[in-house]
Amino acid sequence: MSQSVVHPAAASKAEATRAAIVDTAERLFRTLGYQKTAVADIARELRMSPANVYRFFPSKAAINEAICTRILAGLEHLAWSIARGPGTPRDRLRALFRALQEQTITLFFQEKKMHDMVGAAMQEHWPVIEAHVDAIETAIRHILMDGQAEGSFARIDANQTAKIVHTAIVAFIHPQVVEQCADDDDQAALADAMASFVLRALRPHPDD
Amino acid sequence: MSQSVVHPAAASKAEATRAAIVDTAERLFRTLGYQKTAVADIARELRMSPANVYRFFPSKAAINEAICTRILAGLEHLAWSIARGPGTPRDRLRALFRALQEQTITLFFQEKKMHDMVGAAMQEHWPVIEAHVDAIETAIRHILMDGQAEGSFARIDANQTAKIVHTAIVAFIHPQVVEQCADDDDQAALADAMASFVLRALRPHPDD
DNA sequence: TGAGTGACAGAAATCGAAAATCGTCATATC
DNA sequence: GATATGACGATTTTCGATTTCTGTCACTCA
Repeated sequence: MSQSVVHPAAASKAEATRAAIVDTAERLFRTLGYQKTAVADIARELRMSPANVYRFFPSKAAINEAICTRILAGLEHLAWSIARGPGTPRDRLRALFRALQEQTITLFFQEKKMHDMVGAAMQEHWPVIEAHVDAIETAIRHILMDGQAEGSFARIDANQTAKIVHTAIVAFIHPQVVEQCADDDDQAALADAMASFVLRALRPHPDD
Repeated sequence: MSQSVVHPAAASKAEATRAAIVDTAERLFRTLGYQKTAVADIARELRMSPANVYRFFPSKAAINEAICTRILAGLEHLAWSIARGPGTPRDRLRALFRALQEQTITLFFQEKKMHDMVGAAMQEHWPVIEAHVDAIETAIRHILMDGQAEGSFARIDANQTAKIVHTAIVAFIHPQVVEQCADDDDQAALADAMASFVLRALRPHPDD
């Protein structure tokens, strides 16, 4: 049972076509929204038939997933760079909250169609969301463990605490909640106050 | 400019009719949902014309608001009774989180139509929601101040902290979020862990 | 043989007309 | 005068017909 041998030039042609599909989809999703963009629209822009798109993606849902993955990847990279960046763990945690809150509200205000798609992804449990939650909690856990290593955070279970911390900031990062509070001018300040509060919980205590 | 003199018997007849409208609306909302229940449906059950309903409520939205107020009043009374009840402030806060989480998920599983209405009320900023948020934060603040008075909670700003604590539990009490996580068996445990975490933040610290 | 497509069935979305709903007001009744 | 309603216009929702979309497959072509 040998695997089929893919010609290198063909593979790179297929990759280019796949990338073109993703790029086109992303552009159309930004303007029309993912629901209003048909696979035929994507194909038309690329001067190919819709059936050809299905040679690269098993379904339209897979295209949606790919675009949503792109959006969230930006956020995950930002979170990870903050988590591993300079500064004390305390400062990093605060910066992380601020960045997550800011990116979420910015997506809502500046890319409503993408914001709506991420919201739907969460609501409908698209696979990319579970990965996203993992990535954010990994970033939080990394900061927690750094804080524990340097003695500024209590030595409590880092896995569970990352999950709790993530849960505590749902109000600032969950698309539908953020949309509902979008008119409040003080969300950024509240996120910062939440960071201070969480840092109170994290610091070592004589009774620990 | 004398105020109109309302006959006592007439006032009590009007109150009874108003109450009958509310009771009927509540019953129909539970089975049909608030959107599918027409004012004419309510009137028909009471053998009156729809125009008569408008003598008691200025709009259908006002009826929706009245029913939503009833639901949330139950939750607010529960919160308040826990806040003022027996037990240490620490135990009370934990009991409050548990009760709020449990009531929210129960409403979803057992009264889906009512749950949906509360969710819409939050999303659309019905006036009753602001009052509800105030009531919950008042209950939290009461516990915080009791804890501060007895020395088990740090002396930090009780108003702001009540708001932060409330925000930290949005994941357990916000209808749309709760609905999205309804399949997770460990939400109750996570709410309890959140209580422990919040209590860590609240306890006095030598550096305070 | 790999790349690409036209044709197609079943499902979902859209459309425009009809029906229902909301809220108001003139009127009726006790 | 207080209580109640029929009639009505504007708006919203529903419904069945039509169109569009998703995904598949047999087929073509270089």
